[in-house]
Amino acid sequence: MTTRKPLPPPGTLKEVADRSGISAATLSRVLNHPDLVRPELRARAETVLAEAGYVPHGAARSLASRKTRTMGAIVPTVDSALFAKIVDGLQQTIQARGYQLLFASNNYSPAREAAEVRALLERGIDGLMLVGTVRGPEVYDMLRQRGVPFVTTCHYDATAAWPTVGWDNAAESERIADYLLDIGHRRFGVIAGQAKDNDRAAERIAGFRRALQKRGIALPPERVTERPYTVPEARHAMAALLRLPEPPTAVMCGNDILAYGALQECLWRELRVPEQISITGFDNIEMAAHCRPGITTLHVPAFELGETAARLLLDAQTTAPSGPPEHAFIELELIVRGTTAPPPAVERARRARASASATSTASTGSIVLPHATARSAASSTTPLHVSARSARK
Amino acid sequence: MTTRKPLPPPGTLKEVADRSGISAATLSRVLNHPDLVRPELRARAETVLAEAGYVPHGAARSLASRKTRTMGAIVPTVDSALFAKIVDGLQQTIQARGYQLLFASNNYSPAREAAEVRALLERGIDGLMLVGTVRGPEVYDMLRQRGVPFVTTCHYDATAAWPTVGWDNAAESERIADYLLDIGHRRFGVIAGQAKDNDRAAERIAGFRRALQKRGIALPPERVTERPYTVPEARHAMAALLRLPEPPTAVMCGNDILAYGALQECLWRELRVPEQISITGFDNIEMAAHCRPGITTLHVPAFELGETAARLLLDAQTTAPSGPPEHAFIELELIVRGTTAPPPAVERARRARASASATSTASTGSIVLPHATARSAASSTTPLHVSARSARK
DNA sequence: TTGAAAGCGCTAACAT
DNA sequence: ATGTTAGCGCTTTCAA
Repeated sequence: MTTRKPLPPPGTLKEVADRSGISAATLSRVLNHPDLVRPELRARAETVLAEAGYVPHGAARSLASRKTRTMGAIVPTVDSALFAKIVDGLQQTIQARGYQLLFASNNYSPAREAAEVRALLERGIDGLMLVGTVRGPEVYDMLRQRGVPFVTTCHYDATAAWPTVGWDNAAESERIADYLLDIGHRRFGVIAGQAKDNDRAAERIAGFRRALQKRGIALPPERVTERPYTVPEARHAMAALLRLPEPPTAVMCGNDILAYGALQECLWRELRVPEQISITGFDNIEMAAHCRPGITTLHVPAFELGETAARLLLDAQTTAPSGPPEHAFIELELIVRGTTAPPPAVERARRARASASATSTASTGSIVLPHATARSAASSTTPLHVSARSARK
Repeated sequence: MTTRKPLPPPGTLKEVADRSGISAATLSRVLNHPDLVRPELRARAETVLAEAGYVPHGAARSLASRKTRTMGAIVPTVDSALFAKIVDGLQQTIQARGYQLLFASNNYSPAREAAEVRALLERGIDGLMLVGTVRGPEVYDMLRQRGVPFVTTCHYDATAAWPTVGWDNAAESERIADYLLDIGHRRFGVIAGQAKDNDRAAERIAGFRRALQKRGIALPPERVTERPYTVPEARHAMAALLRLPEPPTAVMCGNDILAYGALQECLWRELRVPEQISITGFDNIEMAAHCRPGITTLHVPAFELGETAARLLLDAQTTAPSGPPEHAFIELELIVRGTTAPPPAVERARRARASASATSTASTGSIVLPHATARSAASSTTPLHVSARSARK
């Protein structure tokens, strides 16, 4: 009740200096380069500062030192399990090193992103994390002009003049196609993200198509749709695919949200997944492991990606830009769960063969995986003890 | 190739002034108070500034003007659909008004929060959004000393000396209890969030218990567990409840993630939900509508909460703190979906009565809702056309 | 209405 | 090792 409004205003370094008899310069040194001050004086200065409850003035500090101890991050949206985790990883890592995070999102608009870069640059940042590749050269010019280190994420480009941290979306998408082809699928559908202004979505479509072409399989336009990353949109898309005269036996979705929506639509229509139709996702958000059936997807280590981006940015603070940029290639893991299986025809044939031969071991779910990194189907479904492991983070 | 490194360094206002013959003071006025400058000169100044590609220096600006055009937000975690949406709403709203967002998370640690408040204050913010009530008075002191307006969210306290935007967690939890009691449940379990350092979790337990007490029903300790907000934790908790000699017929969960985990555990054990056991959530994150069965929960308008917090903070920039703080009370809506129904015994009795009487209309899911705001069960489950509506945002 | 000049609070050369 | 001093780039009195 008594300590209400009349708290003293925050004191300045100079005030503390005058009151204590220690110069502002020394006080400043104690704060910024403690090793330059004799231990005894340093100790006294620290006491004085603490007793005064001194809080530095960031703007003054930045103006004089040309550093802000602030990193920027711009993502399409934070309302996404993937980007939220990336931001989380970035934020925790820089915070541990005394940096704050200036954050912005733009809902996949390059124009808004450009404005945000400008705004953050103006506000002052020592480094910046961006997502993807869709932006004009003026953005990179602004960054270079101000000399602010930056990384682009969720893609990998060893030829880029700046650090990238991510993976090859087209190649990863090819892996999904190859896996589906290997287990016997020949008629595919695609529910992708909106490729305009989203290089990841575009690359994933392109990679999938390329893999099919290599095996001489067509992907006609009516089997490819682009949708916002929402469950209802995916349901509509899946409904449309199922309305085709010859519906696909496998549907590749641009991410796990779309896959989840596609799955729900199938279940709602009482299609059996994966017996009648297979579905794949991308990202391995938590829901992909916990829904029923679990979604076959590629695991993106999002938190670690954020950490890596932070590390590159932090390193750039001390190291002069010598030599080529450091790129971080992130391995994705194909996680096979319950939404994928051989198509009905192949499965029928297999069953026929099996009953004809003597060996009637009912190995219902065993699948040949094309890549060494793929986990087995058994280790990633929903029994309790396995789910628990995935929460170790 | 040519425009590589040698981009000119960013120019200062003074340089532009010297080059153009317009004084720095006037240029500054054009930027900050355009109406104080004669239109002709203003036009010329704007041209000059644009041609120079002038970008203001935020730190210098803040130092001179004592404003940062930056808001702070500190939440427990951004890896949560709820807080992500809140941050999104806040960020979009302040960005539209030319403000940037300094963002931090602390994983429910008040100590880390205090450090973050200090760090943000130091970096310079014009306003701050916090979550909940668990923090020491020194945090409020820092804020008041620096004169930085702030709001606390996700709770409502009309007696607080600063603005709050949220709801009464205990009262809302009572609503859930009343609803479950009204449809006939008498034996309850609770899977709550960890109440230590989380006032929302604590209040929800307290409210639930209070509602039961009012009807003379006990809630013994072995039926209440506190868990981190993860699916596997909730599954363990539900497994433990089901192991009790007399398992609950209804389980209130601290949020939708816990409810989802509890639900999955039941389904995994082939318990029928809601016929054999009822489950409720809190928040109404998207998954609650899209899983099967849909989760009965309270709808928290998270994006709007963020917008409201932003509005209060923005208002505080211009208005002097006159009179009592403005509080925003947020109405939550009880959304009844497929995870709740009368308990087995009550249902059996109802069936018996129904078959005894002549009227055999099989009204399987119709429930008397205790509150006017509750939606009907029919309007919030998973058929496609309804799901689409919920994505209108 | 415009310009000159005085800081905003701090850091980093420069002296000592 | 410590103190003195000159800015950092801008906004805002204050005069004209």
